[in-house]
Amino acid sequence: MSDHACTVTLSELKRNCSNCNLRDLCMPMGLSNEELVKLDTLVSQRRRIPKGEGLFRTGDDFHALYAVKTGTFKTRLNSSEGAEQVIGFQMTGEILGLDGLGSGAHMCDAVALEDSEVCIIPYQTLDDLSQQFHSLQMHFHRVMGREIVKDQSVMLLLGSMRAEQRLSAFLMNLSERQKARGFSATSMVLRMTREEIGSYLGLTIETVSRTLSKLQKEALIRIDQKNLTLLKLDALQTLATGRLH
Amino acid sequence: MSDHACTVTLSELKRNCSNCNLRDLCMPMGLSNEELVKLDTLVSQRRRIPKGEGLFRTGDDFHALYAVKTGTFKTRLNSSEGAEQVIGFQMTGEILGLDGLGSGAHMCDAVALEDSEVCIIPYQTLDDLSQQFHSLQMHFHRVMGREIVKDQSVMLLLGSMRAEQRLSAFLMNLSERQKARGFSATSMVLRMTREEIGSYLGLTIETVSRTLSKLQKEALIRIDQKNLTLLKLDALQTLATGRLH
DNA sequence: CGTGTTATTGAGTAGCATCAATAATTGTGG
DNA sequence: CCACAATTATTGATGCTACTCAATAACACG
Repeated sequence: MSDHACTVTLSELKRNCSNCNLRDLCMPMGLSNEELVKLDTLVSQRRRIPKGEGLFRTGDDFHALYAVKTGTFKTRLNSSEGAEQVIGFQMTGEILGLDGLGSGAHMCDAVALEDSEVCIIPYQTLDDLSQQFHSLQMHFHRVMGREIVKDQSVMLLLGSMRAEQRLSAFLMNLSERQKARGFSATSMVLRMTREEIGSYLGLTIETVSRTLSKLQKEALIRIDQKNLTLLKLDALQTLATGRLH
Repeated sequence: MSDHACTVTLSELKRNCSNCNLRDLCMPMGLSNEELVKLDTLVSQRRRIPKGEGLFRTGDDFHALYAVKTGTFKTRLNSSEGAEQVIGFQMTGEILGLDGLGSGAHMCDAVALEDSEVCIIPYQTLDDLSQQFHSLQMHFHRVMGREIVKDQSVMLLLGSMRAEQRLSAFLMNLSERQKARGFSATSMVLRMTREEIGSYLGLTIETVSRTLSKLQKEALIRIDQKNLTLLKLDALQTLATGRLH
């Protein structure tokens, strides 16, 4: 049974939300089985993005949302001065492209941090189906609501935390998201560079590196290149929730 | 014609979105007149909030959005440590409460900075009407999309700007919003304290005060208590869009 | 295997926080 | 309406955090 020998039927089944192993995390979360089957008409296409390439760029017309099927992305804002800032990391099951809803054009770049695949959710279709299925509309609203709350918690981090707290909060957040996906909460591979972490956390690459080294010296984590182990979750959590002042 | 002598009919008319002088800024923006009339059934109630009092608090059940009819609000996040951070200022025509969409409970406090009034938009009704009127659904999505983009631009500010840039960007943002409401773009009254500005911008009250004094010394603004005049919009804009590094 | 990218670590410094004192303003009750 | 208290704002002195610059090391990729 080579890849190509698989029947079209099986391949099509695998495309569908109702059979997707991410359905508890992704768009269809909370929908009934019956609704899921209807939803399958929504997500009909996928797209592969090689590492380093973009899914969409600032200014691109908005016509679809994307659910990360495999891989990891970063989103970044380009300032007028040419500088850029990472504003989010998206992993399996998370939604990309909500930034385009406001104006009809994407307001950030989305770049794959590893070879990745996304499910394409055409906005027109989502819109139509939301009209028909109230639960889908509700769910879509919840997704957007969570995005808003997530961004606001990053504002809290950037506005009132020290470097060590920012890093701890970041690592704990990664841990929780890994755990929610059935992976280890204590051991993971960082898909982003120190520079990208720094950009996201409002720190320089040197501060990120130094702070990680410090956390390692304090035996809270073990970091070897991209391989991260969280040794004391409770201590990290304490650091992460502590505030400035 | 005293206030009370006005007919009930006129008073009721005034309540409605179709006659609201904010309709170009607020929820119904972009809807046709016909749709507006239908929308009037959505916003049936108002609520007055005296200065310093809350519209909703963290943990409150979410069952409505609020459009600021008159006045100004701040929203703030309370951290686990009891510290709080301002995450937004809402003025006339802007929507409050989107943070509750994700979980069904509000995730921040909304507090009036002056005696204010809001139009209550029951979420259930909005939901139902969105099902019926596609343009309302589209518009609601745009409102949420703009909220996301707005939050992300604050992340950019907090992550990569110096104090002087943050203040400049903040003042320019206020100016633009004033202008969009038909008020002067160069002269305004700050409804928030220096401490609230500092909390929002991730700065201490002392730094806010010093930086405002500095901008005044450089003749870019004139600040006397809460009375602010922007003297050189272009220079402020240059400061605001410049980046760190 | 060499080259470009990414990461670590050190030394010095800028920017902002902290602490502190004072001034101005707002609100309150007599 | 005034006096007092509480809040808010300004300004100065000092210290710490994280940035900048720099040198080196480790790694990834062709």
